[in-house]
Amino acid sequence: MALSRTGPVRSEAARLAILDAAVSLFTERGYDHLTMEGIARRAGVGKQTIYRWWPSKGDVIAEAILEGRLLGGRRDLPDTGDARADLAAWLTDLFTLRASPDGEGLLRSLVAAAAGSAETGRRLRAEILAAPLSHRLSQAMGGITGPRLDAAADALLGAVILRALSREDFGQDDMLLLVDAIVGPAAR
Amino acid sequence: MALSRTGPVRSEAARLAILDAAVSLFTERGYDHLTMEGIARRAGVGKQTIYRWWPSKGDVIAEAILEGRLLGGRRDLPDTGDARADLAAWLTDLFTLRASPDGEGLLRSLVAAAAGSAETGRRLRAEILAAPLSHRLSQAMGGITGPRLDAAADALLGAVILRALSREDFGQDDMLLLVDAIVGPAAR
Amino acid sequence: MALSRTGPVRSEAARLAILDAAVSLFTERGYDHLTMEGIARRAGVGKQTIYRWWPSKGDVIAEAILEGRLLGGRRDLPDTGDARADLAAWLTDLFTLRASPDGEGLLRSLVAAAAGSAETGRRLRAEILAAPLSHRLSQAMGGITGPRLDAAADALLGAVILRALSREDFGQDDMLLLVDAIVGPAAR
Amino acid sequence: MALSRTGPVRSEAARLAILDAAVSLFTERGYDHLTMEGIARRAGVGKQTIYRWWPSKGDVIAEAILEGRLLGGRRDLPDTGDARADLAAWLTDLFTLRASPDGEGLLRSLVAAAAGSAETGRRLRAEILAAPLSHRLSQAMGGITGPRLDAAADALLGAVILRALSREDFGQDDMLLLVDAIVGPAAR
DNA sequence: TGATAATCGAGACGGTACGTCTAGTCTTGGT
DNA sequence: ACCAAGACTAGACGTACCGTCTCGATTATCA
Repeated sequence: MALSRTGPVRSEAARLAILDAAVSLFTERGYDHLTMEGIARRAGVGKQTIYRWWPSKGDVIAEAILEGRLLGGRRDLPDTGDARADLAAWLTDLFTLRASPDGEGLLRSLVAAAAGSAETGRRLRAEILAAPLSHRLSQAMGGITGPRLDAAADALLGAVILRALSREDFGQDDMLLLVDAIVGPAAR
Repeated sequence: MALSRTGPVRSEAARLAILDAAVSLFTERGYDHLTMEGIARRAGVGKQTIYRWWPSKGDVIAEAILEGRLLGGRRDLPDTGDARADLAAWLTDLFTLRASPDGEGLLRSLVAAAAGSAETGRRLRAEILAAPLSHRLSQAMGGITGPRLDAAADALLGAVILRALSREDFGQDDMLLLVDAIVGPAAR
Repeated sequence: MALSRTGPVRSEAARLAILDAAVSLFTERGYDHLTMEGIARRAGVGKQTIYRWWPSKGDVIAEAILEGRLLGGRRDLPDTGDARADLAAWLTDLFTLRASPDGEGLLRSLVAAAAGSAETGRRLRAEILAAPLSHRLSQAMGGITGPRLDAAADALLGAVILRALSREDFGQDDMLLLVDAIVGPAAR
Repeated sequence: MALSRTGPVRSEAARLAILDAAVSLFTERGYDHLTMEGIARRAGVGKQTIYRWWPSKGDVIAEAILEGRLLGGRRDLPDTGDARADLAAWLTDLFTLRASPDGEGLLRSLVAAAAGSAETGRRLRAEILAAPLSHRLSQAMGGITGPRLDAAADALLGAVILRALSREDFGQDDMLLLVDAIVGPAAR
């Protein structure tokens, strides 16, 4: 016998309002200033409605990212034919991206989210960033797949993350050097 | 002639008590659960004494790391003659390290600290992890230096950071593959 | 139609716990040692719950007094038929009253509260002390009312306050003289 | 044999700077906002220099008042020949006086000081306010002295204090009524 | 004429309380 | 059962003062 349930079903309007609010607050003030209270206020939603569906602010953000609300089309790499240049451009864009015009680096905020939320961490590598990167990288490296490709993708993305954390400035040239260090040898 | 000031001098005992407290709380509960209030309580110190010398908990931790209180000897790489194996072993150790027996990964906590504190971020790459790594890595790569070496070191360390954030398990073999992806071609 | 609001309603249990705590701390240690933090601790209540309903400790005490928790029956004057003696006895009692067995004078603490809190100041004269006094005083002075009565009541109560502030000792005889100075002439 | 002492003697400059600072801060912000730290800062003096000579801020203020720095000539009553009007005018002035142009009532601040400091309390009645009042009052009441005069003075001054605490407005007419209530009967 | 000792400005120290903010839970009334 | 609203306990935030202490420099008196 199936378990039956009565009452209204989850409100899609509330879900969207919450994700919208979370995204706009994240881009305005960064992950550390993001609060459940603030999301609820801006979304015009009771706090309980958030806690009912997400265990933490990290998971709200994880879902928002997953739906492409934070990075939009930026997850996809350009394809100009020059794989080396495409990769460097994409990495530079990721590195340079600000959450808001005068705000924190978006990548750094993303790392903060990943450090605090298992779900975001999982997705950061598996779906959000590493996955789109992998595809183009595979082409550049002669169609390799498997652990060898994963290592290269992790190395590229990880280096940019580490550099974002270091607060130093890196430009297009540095990224090209980075791409060469990982892709170059295989391409030579 | 410099302006001189008289009066009591900074208490070294208080400084040490604060760093000790910060380190023990960090290893017990991780960076996110670390609080100024908690540090002051455990150190037996007024909160103002912390704020007088450090702007944030991130900077307290940064100083503790800098003095080797968090990583101890682990910052130095082994030297068995087999550079490839040494690097993989060191990375695996870093990846595996727990803050406490049942605790969070120490590397992940370190990344959280770096994401929140500019000072820790700067040092994470410049002094704490990348620097010791660079030396051994240079040997393994035929004595190269400069941006090419930096790129390799960032790639190696960054990959491990990204993998730590992803919460997946990686073992010695994966690290060896990683080392090969970056060092290998040059070493071959 | 009035704007309606839904949601949880103010907790009467919390309100009472706060007033109880405030009163017991006030009588134990006096107004200057009374703290919001201490009230919250003893009441087993979050600080925010106090700040939500009262702007300052003075207003908490004002409400406690208004509900008769601090002076109890002492606000009412005795009626033995001898108005002169009744008034003197009441004033002496007020003057002599300690907040706790070994504590500060309660009247002095009350004055401190009134000096610091507009609400308490207002009520000290209007409701708490002067009002009960006025009634009996009117009888003693041949049923007068209005500004003339107010002046007499203020003079009587004010004199006792001033004497409490002076830390000198005054006894029943002094109070009788005081009553005579204000009521006497009219009663003679 | 007398105990001998060597070393520099108390600095009069420091004493004056402290009293000046205390007075100016008192008149600017009132007794409750007066702090030892603030006095020291404004006076350009070490905190210890204050604590060496005065046990509390109340005692600093008490000394300042005693030297006429707070009330100046206002402690003396006018003498126009009309004692009744002189008394009312003096009381009104006392009641109306602001600590600063836009500040708290000075009398209320004085009462706060008296409630908190035994020394100030003692002097408020004995020397500062009641004493000057007594002289003129004695004339107005036919030269009486002793407890009867004290009662009248306490009643007059006390009434004004109580009214200041109540935050209500009282004008010249009210004060005249008050004077009549206490002086009048005897003068009739 | 030193040595001695109390003074001074400055400010670090261990604490307590401030008033605000957020976490996560619970309660109410409405849909 | 869900929702918006928001009160509840709990506790951290960063700041302001408390009263004590330590520091080095500066006087005065006494040996």
